[in-house]
Amino acid sequence: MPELPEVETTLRGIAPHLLHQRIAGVVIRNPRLRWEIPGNLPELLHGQTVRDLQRRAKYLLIAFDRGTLILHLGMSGNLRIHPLGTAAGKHDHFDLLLENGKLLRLCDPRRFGAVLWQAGDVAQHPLLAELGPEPLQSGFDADYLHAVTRKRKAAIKLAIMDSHVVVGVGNIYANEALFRAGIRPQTAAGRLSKERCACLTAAIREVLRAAIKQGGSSLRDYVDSDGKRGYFQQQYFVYGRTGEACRTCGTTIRQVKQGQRSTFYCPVCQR
DNA sequence: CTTTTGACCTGACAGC
DNA sequence: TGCTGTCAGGTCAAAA
Repeated sequence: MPELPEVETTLRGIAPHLLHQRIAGVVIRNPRLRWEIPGNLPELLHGQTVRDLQRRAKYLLIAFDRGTLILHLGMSGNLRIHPLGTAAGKHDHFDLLLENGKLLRLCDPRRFGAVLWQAGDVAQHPLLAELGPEPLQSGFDADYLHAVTRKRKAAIKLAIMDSHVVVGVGNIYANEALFRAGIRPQTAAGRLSKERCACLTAAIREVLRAAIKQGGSSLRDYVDSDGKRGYFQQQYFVYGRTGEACRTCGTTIRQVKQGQRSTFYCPVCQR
């Protein structure tokens, strides 16, 4: 589920239900996510009011007066709004109960997600403090990417998926952005010219923006009912298209492994 | 410092 | 039907 566009869509979907609401209760059914959910969350949050919601990388940040709840969806998580009292399913591990008669529910079958608490400045949390720039903000440009990759011999695809380089670029959009930029994923990061860095940063922005736009159209579905519809309607150029014809030149799309993840590319369009 | 590998989990699916 | 192996949208932490 959760590439950056889906996290952003989730944020936009849940925010109106949560903002300015007071917490009526917290339910922890299974605390064993990637890190254990803090057992004192119910005491910490009870009666507190949601002041702000933001996204940083793929983390959702729900700010209260005394600290911030940090949520991550991992590989398989989703957040939905339900009426209070809605029966929980097998993988519904965590609920935030609200005074407006709704609840926010985290469902995460693989339990790679996270629910954490940071008192004070959330940017100081160890998971957030060392992160690279947001791909959709001004700090991520050709000069930056060129400078930060100079000493890297690793493949450019691995570099753009490294959260110290830039956050929020997951496997789908790393593949799609490299196709759009016409860059072979195996290219050593340090050998990319500044012009190609400009191409790639632009491609990453465009691919993410387009996906957010599409996700936005299915936003109501995603949060209120069965979500995802619309997300999978996206047409990918290379992701998951092994053996199929390149939409641009007709060449067969290839699949290789990089860092234990699947990479898809067109050997003609991407050099 | 960079790079690689293992680890955390469940579910879906292919093949025998 | 049931077993085994592979794969999946993430990313940290430790080892090399």
